[in-house]
Amino acid sequence: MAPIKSDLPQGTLDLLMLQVIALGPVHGYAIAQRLEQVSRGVVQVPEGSLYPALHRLENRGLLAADWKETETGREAKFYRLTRKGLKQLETETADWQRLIDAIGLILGMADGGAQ
Amino acid sequence: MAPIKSDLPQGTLDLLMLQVIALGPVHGYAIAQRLEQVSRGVVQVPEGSLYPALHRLENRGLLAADWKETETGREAKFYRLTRKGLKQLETETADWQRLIDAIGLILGMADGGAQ
DNA sequence: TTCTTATACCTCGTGCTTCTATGCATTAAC
DNA sequence: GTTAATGCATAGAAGCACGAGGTATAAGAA
Repeated sequence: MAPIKSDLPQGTLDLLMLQVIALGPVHGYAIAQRLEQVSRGVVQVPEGSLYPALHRLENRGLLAADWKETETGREAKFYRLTRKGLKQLETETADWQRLIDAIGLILGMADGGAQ
Repeated sequence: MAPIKSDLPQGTLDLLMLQVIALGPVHGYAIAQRLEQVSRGVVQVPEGSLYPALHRLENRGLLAADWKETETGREAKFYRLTRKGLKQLETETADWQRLIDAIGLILGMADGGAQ
């Protein structure tokens, strides 16, 4: 039996990562932890999704990276948002809002039940 | 006219279709129109996505279909929700709520901004 | 030293969903 | 009988998430 998994819908991962990185430079490993914490465990990002996404975003010019030392004395790649990335974040956030709004209309259209 | 980009996240199409079908038997063509109308044009489902999804859902036992005549006198395949489909709809709706809730937490966590 | 654990990075292959493009059949209008 | 709208369907390609695996460093335990 397949355990119930709440996978992230395709496309939303980029948005969430941009949001976390917008708060300040972080390295990949920390991004995943941050997402999991803030979402109270609902959003979990395995590394097999994380790093390809990071490279994808960097490749599109939305992120820039520098190697720095972490508090634990390790070298890590710290990502930060570029100007283009910030713009993308704003656009995608607006799109997301509009979309869940529309979906809300659809999901609520039936309902006698209100609530 | 700014083109409205629908680009549904993966997995949500099934949910939306289940919801529309839950309201009563409809044929595929009408499902797409209904989704577009109710979402005010935000959600657009091309036929190349629609019919495969329909078959996928039927294949999983969530939908059942009968050929009937439309008001225009044409034969069309009317889909309806099975018991299993209804259950799936409820589950997916709950999952969706939990997810956009979590994403809302993440998107709202920063906000320095203020537009 | 060596082993283990935790941190931190990365890639490949698989599978699923979606989109673009296209074709076929039927009905109504001309 | 040709055109347009309706209605169903498939094929090919592209994109994305994920699991499994690999590398390397630091710190503490044996």
